[in-house]
Amino acid sequence: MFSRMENLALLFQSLDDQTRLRLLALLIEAGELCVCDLVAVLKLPQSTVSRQLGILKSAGWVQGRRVGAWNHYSIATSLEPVQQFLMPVLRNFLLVTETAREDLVRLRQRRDPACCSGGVASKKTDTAGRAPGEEQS
Amino acid sequence: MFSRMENLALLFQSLDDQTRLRLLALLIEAGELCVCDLVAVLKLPQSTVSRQLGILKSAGWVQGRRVGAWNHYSIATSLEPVQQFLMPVLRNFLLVTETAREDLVRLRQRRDPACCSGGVASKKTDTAGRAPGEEQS
DNA sequence: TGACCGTATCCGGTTTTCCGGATATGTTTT
DNA sequence: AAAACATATCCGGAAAACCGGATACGGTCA
Repeated sequence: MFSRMENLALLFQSLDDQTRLRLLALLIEAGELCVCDLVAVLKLPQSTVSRQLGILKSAGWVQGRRVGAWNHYSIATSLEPVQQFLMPVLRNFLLVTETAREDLVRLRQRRDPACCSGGVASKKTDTAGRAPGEEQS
Repeated sequence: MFSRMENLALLFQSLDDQTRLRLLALLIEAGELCVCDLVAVLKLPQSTVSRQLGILKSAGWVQGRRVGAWNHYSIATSLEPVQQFLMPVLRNFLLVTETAREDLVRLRQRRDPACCSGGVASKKTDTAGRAPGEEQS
């Protein structure tokens, strides 16, 4: 898939937008999030977030999981080799960014009164799903 | 320099163009080349090549060395940490590309009747300066 | 010094990207 | 079934990127 130079250029192009990088940072750190969460955290129009998620998806970075009306996005389980090489770079240099930090804070603040299922999994009840999880900085 | 997410986006943007990737591949493999060589190998207008080299330079990927009228470009000796992480990715996935291979072939064919100094160094005479040099892959 | 050469920059026009409101589709809830 | 919600896509218009000829600025050579 990424054996042609043209496709490599497209791969990098999928990372050249700040909104897309913010989305990737959130998904890398938080695991799985639905669109409504991302819209709230990024404070951007829903159409914008959805469109950028679509770009990330068609580039193979993320995958969507339909849960009723909601769509939960996460980092794709099977990344192409190039992307596997790239992922540590993103981890190391994206997550330390001030913007990413602020987004993460806003996500944690929002977790409980969440729109969809309040957290990672399918627990419907508001049993305070926010497990602090692993944010090893 | 690349501690802000905005700058990371710009860094990836500097890699989202096929011409720039071709230039990087050539410089990674060949070490140092002058603009006239690159123009001949890429078979693109001189203004295009020069402009893209300027973009790569301002992104910190390459550096120019003035030798008389010629300008010899090479991979920057001191890359930023992100770029050092990225360089192996470029090596592994860029150089195996068909386009890069073809460019390399065209470069080698051209080496002797070169426009500037026929090769890497500053030897002015046509003493067949083309020392294969170090392309440790 | 004057005629070339190598390179960078300028300029205009074309193509691509991006944005966000509006709309369409499907889901849940009442 | 109707209302409310979640999401994706559509649709102009604005902003940015790209291209390549033309030009400007040296440097070289006769």
